[in-house]
Amino acid sequence: MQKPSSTSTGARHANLKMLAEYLGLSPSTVSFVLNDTPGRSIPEATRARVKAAAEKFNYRPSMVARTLQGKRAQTIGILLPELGEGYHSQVLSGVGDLLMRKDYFYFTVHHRHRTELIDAYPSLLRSRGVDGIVAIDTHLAEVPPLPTVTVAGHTTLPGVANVLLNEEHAARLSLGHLRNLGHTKIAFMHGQPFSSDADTRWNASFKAARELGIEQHEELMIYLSKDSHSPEISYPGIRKLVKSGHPFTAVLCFNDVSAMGTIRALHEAGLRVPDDISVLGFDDIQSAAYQIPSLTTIRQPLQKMGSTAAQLLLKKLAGEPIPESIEVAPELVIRESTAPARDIAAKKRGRTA
Amino acid sequence: MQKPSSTSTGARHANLKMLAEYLGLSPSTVSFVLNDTPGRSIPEATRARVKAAAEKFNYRPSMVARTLQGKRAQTIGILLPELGEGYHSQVLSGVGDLLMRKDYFYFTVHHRHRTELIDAYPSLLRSRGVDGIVAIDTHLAEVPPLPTVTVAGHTTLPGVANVLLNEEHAARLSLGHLRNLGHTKIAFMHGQPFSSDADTRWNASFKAARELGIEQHEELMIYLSKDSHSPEISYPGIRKLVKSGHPFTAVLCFNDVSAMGTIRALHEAGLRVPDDISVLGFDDIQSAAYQIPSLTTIRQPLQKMGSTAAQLLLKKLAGEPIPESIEVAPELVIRESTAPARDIAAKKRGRTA
DNA sequence: AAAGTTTAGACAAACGTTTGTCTCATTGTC
DNA sequence: GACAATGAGACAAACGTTTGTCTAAACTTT
Repeated sequence: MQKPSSTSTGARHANLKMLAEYLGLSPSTVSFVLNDTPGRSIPEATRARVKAAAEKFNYRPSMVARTLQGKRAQTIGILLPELGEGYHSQVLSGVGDLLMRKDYFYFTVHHRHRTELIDAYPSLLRSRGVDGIVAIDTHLAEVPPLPTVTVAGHTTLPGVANVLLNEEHAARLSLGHLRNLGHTKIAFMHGQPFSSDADTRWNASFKAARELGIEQHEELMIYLSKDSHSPEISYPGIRKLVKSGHPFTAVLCFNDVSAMGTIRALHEAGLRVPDDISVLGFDDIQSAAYQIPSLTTIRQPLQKMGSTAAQLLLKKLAGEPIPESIEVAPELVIRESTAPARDIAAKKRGRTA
Repeated sequence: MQKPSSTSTGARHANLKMLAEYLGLSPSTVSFVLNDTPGRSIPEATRARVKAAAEKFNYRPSMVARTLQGKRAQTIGILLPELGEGYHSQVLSGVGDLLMRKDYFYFTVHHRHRTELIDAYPSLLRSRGVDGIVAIDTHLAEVPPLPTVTVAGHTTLPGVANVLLNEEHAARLSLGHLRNLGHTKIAFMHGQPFSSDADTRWNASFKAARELGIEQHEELMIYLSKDSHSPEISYPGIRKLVKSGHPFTAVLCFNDVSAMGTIRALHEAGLRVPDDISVLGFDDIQSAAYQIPSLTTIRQPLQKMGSTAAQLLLKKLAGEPIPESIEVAPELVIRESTAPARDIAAKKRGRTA
C-alpha cells in the first residue's frame, strides 16, 4: 500500500527558507549569495556551500515572489489583433525571438479589434506584473499605464514609440516598378479599415502615382472590407472589376494574401498572370515565393520590425532614451507575377490573329 | 514649474490596503466583498460602498500577490518549437483562443528543438507560477513538474495526455483517393526527423499502401531533412526524383508546405500539376486553397487540436479525470492538385501524336 | 433579563522573495 | 590591552493578497 503523496510530484518545491534551514543559514544570506548582491561580505567557503545546495535541490527562485517584492518581472505583454495569421505571426515571432534571447518571458493577448478588449488588456497585463507592452497593429485609444512600443501603430501617442514601414518609399518602389514595365492602367486596392496600414499605404501610393505621372481612376479602385486574413478578401472585388470591363494591366494589391486571391480570381476569369495582368503583392510572406507564379512584392521586414520594437522597449525599461519612431525600409522583390505591360486590346488582336 | 511625479502615470496604483483605508475597513473585508467569498456576512450597504470605491479607483487585484498567496495563477505555459510558422501557429492559435475565452493568460516559449531548452523551460515556467503546460510538437524527455497536455507529442509519458491526429485514417483517405484516381506509381515523402509526425505518418502510409495493394519503391521515396518551414524543403528532393527518370504519377507530400515546393519543382521541370502529376498535401494550411492549382490535401483540424488540448488541461487542473489520449479525425479536401492518373508513356505518345 | 446566536468586521499569519539595519565575534592598530 | 574597524551573518519589514481565528455589538429566545 502506498501512501498518497500530497502533491503529484512528491515533495514541495525547494524555496529559500528550506535551503537556509538545510544550510543552517538565514534566507537572506542565501539570497545574497545566489544573487551576488554587491556590498555583502560572505566567505568563499559559504558561497560554495550555498551554490552546491541550490544545485542539489534544483532551486529556482520564485519569479512571483520576486516580482511582488518589487523587482522587474522580466515579462512583457504583447497585444495583437489575431493569432495564427501571417503578418501578425511574423512580427510576433520577431518580438518573441528577441525577448527569449534576453531571458524575458511574454504574455500574448489578442483582441480581434474589439475596443473593449483593447482597453481592458493593458491593465490586466499590469495586474500580472508585466514590465511593458508591445502592441502590434492595434488601435490604442489611450496611453497604456505601462511603457509601450507599437509596431504599425494606428495612432501617435505621447511617450509611445512606434516602429513602422516607410510607406512612401514602398509606394515609389512598387509603382516605379510597374511604370518601368510600361503599366499605366493600374488598379489600386485599399486595405480593410481595421488595418493600421490601410490609409497610409493608400495615401502613399496616390502620392507616388502623382509623382510618377500615373493616372488614377475611381473605376479601378478596389476596397477590401471582409474581416478575414485569407485570400478570399480580394476575390469578389477583382471579379467585379473584371466584369466591369474597365481596362487595366496591373493590380497593386494591399498585401500578399490579397494578391493570391487576385491571381486566383484573374485565373478563373481566363486572364493570365503576368502575361495579361501584372500583380504586385505587399509583405513578402513566406509562401509568396512559392506561389505559381511567384509573387513580385514589397518586402516588409516583419520579424525585424518586431525585434526592433522589443529592443526599443527593453532600452526604455532600462531607462535609456529612445526615439519616438523608427522607420524601416521596404525592399522590392521581383519575381514572376509582374511583366511588361501588354495592352489588352493589343493582346486580343494578337490572339485573334 | 511642474513637480516631477514619482511615477510616470502619477499616483501609485490602487491596492487593497489603500481601498480599505479609504473606506475605513480592513483589507480582508474588502477582499471578501470583491471576491464574493462565501460564508462571510457583509451587509449590502457595505458591499455597495466597496464596489463603488473599487470602481472609482479602478482597482485590479494583483495576480502576482494572489498567486504568491497560493491561488491559481490562471496562467499556462505553451511550449513549441518555432514561432511564426504555419503548423505551430495554427495550433497555438487554437490553444490561445480557448485560454483567452476562459480568462487564462499564457506564456509562449519556443525551443527550436534544442534539448537543453526543452529541459529547462518547464521549471522556468513553474518559477513564474504557471498552473500547467501545453506542449506542441515537442520531444519531452521527462514528465514536467506541472500538469501537462501535449499536441502531437513525440513520446508517451505517464500522466501526460496527448492530442493527436488519426494518421492511419489520414493515410487511408489520401492513398484511397489516389488509388481511386488510378495512381499506382506514387512517390512517398518522409518528414524531417525532428517532426513528431514524421515516423507515424510514414508508417501509416505504408500500412495503408499495403492494405490498398499499392506498391512502394525505394526509388520513389523522398526524405526531407532541411530544418526549415518553407517550401524549399522538398524542392531538391523532387528535382532529384524527376532527374532520376523513375516513372511516377503522384506525390504524397508530407505537408502542404512541401507540396508547394513540390509543385514548383515539377512546374520548373516542365511537368504540369495535376495533368502530368498529382500532388497531395497534408494539413490544409490557410493558403492551400489559394495556390494555383489549389491543393488537394488532408485537413488536420489544427486549431481544434489546440483548443482540445487546452480544454483537457483546464479539466485536469479542475481535478476532473481526462483521457490519456484523444484522436482527432482528418478530412480529405479535394481540390485541383490531383486528377486521374495518366501514364507518362501514354502522355508522351499523346503529345507527339 | 440572562444566555445564546448571529452579524459585521478586525487581526494576523502566510505565500517567497529582497534589502536595510543590527549584532556579535574576530582582527588590526596604537 | 583598549579601541576601532571589519567580517559574517541574523533579523525583520515589506511587497499585495487570502483566509482562519477572534471579538464586540446586536439581535433572539426563553
